Amino acid sequence: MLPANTAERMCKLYGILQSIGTNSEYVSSKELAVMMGTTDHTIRKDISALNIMGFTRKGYHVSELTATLAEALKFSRPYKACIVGLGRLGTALLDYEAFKGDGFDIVAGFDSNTNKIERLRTTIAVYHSSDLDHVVKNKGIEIGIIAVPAGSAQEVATTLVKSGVKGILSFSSVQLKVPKEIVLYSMDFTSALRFVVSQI
Amino acid sequence: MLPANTAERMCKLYGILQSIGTNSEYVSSKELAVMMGTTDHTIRKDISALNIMGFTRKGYHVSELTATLAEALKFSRPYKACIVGLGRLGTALLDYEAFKGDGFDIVAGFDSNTNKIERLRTTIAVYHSSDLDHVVKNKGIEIGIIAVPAGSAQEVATTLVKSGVKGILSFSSVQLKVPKEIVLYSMDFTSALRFVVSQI
DNA sequence: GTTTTGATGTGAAATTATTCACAGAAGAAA
DNA sequence: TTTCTTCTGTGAATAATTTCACATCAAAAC
Repeated sequence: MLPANTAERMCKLYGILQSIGTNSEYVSSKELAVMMGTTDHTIRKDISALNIMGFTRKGYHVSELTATLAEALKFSRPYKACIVGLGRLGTALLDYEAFKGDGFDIVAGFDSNTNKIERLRTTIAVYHSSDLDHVVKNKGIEIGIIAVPAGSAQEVATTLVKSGVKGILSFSSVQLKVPKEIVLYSMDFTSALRFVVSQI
Repeated sequence: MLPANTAERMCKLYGILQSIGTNSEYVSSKELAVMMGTTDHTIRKDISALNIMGFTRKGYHVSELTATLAEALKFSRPYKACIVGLGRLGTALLDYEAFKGDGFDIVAGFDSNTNKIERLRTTIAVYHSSDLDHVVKNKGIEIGIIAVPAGSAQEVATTLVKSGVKGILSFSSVQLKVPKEIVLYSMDFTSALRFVVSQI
């Protein structure tokens, strides 16, 4: 497997390549470095982990690089995901532009508040949390996005794992315990904000 | 300065210590490791960068460790922050529980849509984006949180920097260009989701 | 009082990640 | 054609980070 940091950078690179689209046929490591906020060394080193060749004085073939990256990062097919917790953050994610269309299918939302479920207007099906297990299994959802309050995050994570989810993106500040074969990535706003302060 | 990774972990550690509060007087590296999702080695190594001593067979004195961390991470005073972009994500952040009360003062919100500003119900003052520069300077805001669409993120960042902000937390997927003395931390949901997929 | 146990603290080793340096390739220019 | 220039590719050097191992300590148990 790709080194973790390389993979993380490549996920960002993938987004950048998509935004380049067909606007240019080639892109150099130097140009990519600017768009990525790294150095051209890093770009080339990262790409060297792929089985791909750039062209002298031209750079990399955008569509070829995109396709190779997609394969390396397993984006070759769309993944079904769900969002658990439809508070402000959860609903923000529900219609987050960037999630749409490309690589991910947000196929369900869950909340424990029945009123909230009824009030919500969205094109995505929403369910009560008690249906989590059932719906995840039925729809073959592979990724769970956790946007519930800290108190219920672990419970949700456990249910998601039991229902067959393979990866979890958590916005909760609590450390979730999941089996080691489950991919877990946490984004904690408060920690991030603290980090900014600490680096000032 | 603390190594970057250490600082990042410590920001999380700080939150955990706060949640322990006065529930227990001491906490061991092993216990912290579980709560952090790392190893006790790492915890001890990180703490060893501080000028603090644990107690044999007891662990670290919670309140002492908290205070020392707060100093090392510069949390000794609250920081004024603002949120630019009051779409779903921005408003979610506006009343994000965890930001409240502790270490941060979200003192302003900005949006370029006048109607939205008028409709919003919040205890935090909201302004039109054209007042960004003025308000940031006047209130002495040091941290900017960017939650605007990709297209305007760079412009907002530039304005924030010009207005005297020292740190930026960005939720935009575009790479922002800021002077190197400005602290920049980016959280990109789409990249994160992609990363989860890539690690499955 | 002595032994056992369960902690810390830290130098050293191992691992991982980044940066560098430069050979090689080929488009562009002369 | 020949030279100049600008790009890649990668092994090597460096740097950063994590992991380990174990000396040391003091509370707890006996």
